[in-house]
Amino acid sequence: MGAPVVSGTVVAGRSTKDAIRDAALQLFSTKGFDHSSLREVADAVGITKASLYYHYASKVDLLVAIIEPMFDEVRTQVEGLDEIAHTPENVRAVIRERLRSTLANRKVGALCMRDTVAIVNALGNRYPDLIELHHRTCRWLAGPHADADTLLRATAAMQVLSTAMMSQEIVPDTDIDHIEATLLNAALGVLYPAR
Amino acid sequence: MGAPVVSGTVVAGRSTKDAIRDAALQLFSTKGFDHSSLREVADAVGITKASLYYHYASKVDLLVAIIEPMFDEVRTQVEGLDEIAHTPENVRAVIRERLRSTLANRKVGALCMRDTVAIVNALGNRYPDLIELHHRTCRWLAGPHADADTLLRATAAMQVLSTAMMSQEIVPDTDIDHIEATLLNAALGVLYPAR
DNA sequence: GTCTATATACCGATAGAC
DNA sequence: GTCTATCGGTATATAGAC
Repeated sequence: MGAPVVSGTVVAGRSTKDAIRDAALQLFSTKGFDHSSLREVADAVGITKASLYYHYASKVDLLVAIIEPMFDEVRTQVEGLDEIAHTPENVRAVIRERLRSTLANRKVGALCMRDTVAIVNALGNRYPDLIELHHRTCRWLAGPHADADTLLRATAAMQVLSTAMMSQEIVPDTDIDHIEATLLNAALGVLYPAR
Repeated sequence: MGAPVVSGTVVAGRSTKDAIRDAALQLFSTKGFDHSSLREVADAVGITKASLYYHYASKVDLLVAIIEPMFDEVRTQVEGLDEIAHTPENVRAVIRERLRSTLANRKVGALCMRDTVAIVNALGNRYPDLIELHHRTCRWLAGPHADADTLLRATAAMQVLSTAMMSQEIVPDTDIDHIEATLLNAALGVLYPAR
């Protein structure tokens, strides 16, 4: 909206590019990726669609800007698993680390969880190994030479972690460390059943 | 494609209407609801888009035909919860029943899970209490006068059950009764933590 | 960097012949 | 019940002035 600009940064502290990304995340989260138009995103920011194209080359580029930081974080974590021995303490540490980044990126995570098909379709072959990264995490959690039952429980444990993305809606007045502790224990309980 | 028809039923045993529903489920599951066109559905069946409209009044009507049976099943289960005492045996029975219908409807369930935003948007106000039904289930599982921690664990337990929808991909050679037993115990473990 | 105006394409849905 | 043809709407994306 013609705000004063110094080398690409709005004086207020947030660039137009960032404002577009934030508005798009909000819109994609509520209406879905396919059902959100770039005109709506531009309206939310207070610019026109044509101006938006100055900052992002395409709708998919905008989506990538939103989710790439989280994907990179997950990728780094998963690729590091190869060097971590599968001990009970390390399993606990790995789950805790994933839980922390899930909580930190919960808004983007919820978008990916609730609009998976549309996003996967839009990204096409840009992240061909994304699902494989998730499977690798499950396989690492299950441990070497795990049987089918253990692999199923490892997948269920990962599902428990995804509860973190909805935690603000479910228990809004609970502090984040407590949520982390509860879900960590729950996931470990699924992975190592008492009975 | 002009197959002989007796009172709405193709002689082969499956009506065109059913074929459209099945093709749509397949297409919606892979490409998402918004990104799937009725032209593609019609092409998969071998008819034109106009013929499809003879069987279903709108794209949303087609979606409803796919998901309504599962929704009705869930609704019946949740509305019956009011009359069930919250005892450990009943909690186990309720989880088992939900697990069974989740497994029975896993293809439709996976569609709803992976394309939530688009489907909720398309349905609009047709099922205004759908999310509330899920919350009621979580609250019943947590029990009367439950604290925030228990409610969070009840939600996580429901997430464990959703693993059933992916079970065929994760452990394809495991029989369904074993999957049911494993996930039932996992969900109970989350709800009643040992530590 | 932002604008107006537009090219191009596909969508859901309908009309009407057969 | 299925078809061809088309309407009205909206989407992404671009051209070019300022």
